[in-house]
Amino acid sequence: MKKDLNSVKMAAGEGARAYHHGALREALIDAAESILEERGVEGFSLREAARRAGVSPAAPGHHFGDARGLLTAVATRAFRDFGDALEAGDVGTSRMERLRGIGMAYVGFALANRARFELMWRKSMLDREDAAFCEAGDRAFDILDRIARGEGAGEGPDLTAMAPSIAGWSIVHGFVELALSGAFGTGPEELKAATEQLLPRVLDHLVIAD
Amino acid sequence: MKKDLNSVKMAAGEGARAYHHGALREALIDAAESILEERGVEGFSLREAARRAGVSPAAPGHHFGDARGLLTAVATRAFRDFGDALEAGDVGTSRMERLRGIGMAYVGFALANRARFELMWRKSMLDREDAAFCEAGDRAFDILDRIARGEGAGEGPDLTAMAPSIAGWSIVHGFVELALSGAFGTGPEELKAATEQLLPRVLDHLVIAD
DNA sequence: TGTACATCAGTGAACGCGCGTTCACTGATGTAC
DNA sequence: TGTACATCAGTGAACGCGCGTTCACTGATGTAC
Repeated sequence: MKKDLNSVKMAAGEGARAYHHGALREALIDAAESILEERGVEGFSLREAARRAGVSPAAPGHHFGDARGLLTAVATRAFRDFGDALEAGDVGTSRMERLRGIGMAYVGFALANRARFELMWRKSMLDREDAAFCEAGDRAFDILDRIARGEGAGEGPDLTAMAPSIAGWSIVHGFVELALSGAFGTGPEELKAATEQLLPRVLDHLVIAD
Repeated sequence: MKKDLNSVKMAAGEGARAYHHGALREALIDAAESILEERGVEGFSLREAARRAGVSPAAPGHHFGDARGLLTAVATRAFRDFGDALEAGDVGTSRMERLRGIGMAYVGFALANRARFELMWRKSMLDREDAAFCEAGDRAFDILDRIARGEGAGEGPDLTAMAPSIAGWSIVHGFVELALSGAFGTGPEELKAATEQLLPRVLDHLVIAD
């Protein structure tokens, strides 16, 4: 398997323009992210991703099958980053404090990664059966769930045990969606104010037994 | 203005196939709704709407300018229906009871009108400056806001006064978005269970002073 | 170490598609005199 | 009451566009002997 080493080295070389790209898979994901950032979810196209990766329009098919495959890979990476952000926000001692920290991180990530965040939930554009995607998504929820559930609670879908996690998830997710669709204004400074001043007060109305 | 009366009568006549449609504006909105229902927001096209209304592809332009105009009209009607649904759910005496009723109505409307509900928040597809659209949207929020705010509170964007409304709005909106993106399962019976059993317990974690 | 060959990764031209929009037009309606 | 005419609402053919996908292909890589 020295293929990978060679290829990556080649791709890293200055403008090598090799016939074999070497790291096309990653390059296509990067390209797709840059498209999402610039044009939003609706503006994505497979051809444009190929164009940005400097490759023919048929090339992505070898790695991802179709557009859905590439977008699923993008969403998977986004969910991993999202999980990392949530974990980084998990500070504080009491359960409520930790949930608040995660909530702030949730909103922060979404506003800083708008298009990727939107994509994560656009199920019609993704392959929801994809194993890596499911794993990345489950992890993000588990971070919330572990804290919001009582320590003694089981793992199963017990409604009473699930309710606190879902409540916390719902309130931050709803806040984000409203913010992204412009309910609190569209300018960046308005979004900042909403996050820093309004959100903490909103979270005051969420109550989880300690 | 007997034009309208004549035209509507003609349109209502059995297969009159008049050169002038008579009620094309409404017919196009109906057509657009049926497309949304069948194909979702992504599946909409202006040509298809014209086709379903039995009219040439150029005809919608006379009434709506472009696709955005037609979709904005659809979203406006949807917001009006949504407001009606929220008002119908506003039963109960205490403030918390009323909020719960509205919350259930919020989720019920969204799940029963999935594509229209999604469209309502797709700001990139709508003309958010449109007066009728803004009015219909504001009304829906005001229903929530009137109840969640303290009686003595002013009208301005006082953060403390707004927080309860935004908290209630966020939690139901988030719940709906998660449900629609399949977080609680995709089958209709799973969604029903989530609404009827999970949602009330989720709302238990929302606290608004009485 | 050298050579033959299978496999992999990418090419680039071509396909058919549905889209939004433009265009000169025409048929029906409403109004002024 | 009748007639001329302006305006309105819709036609349908045509435009150019970017899209996803297919196709026969070719250049590079890795492996077996």
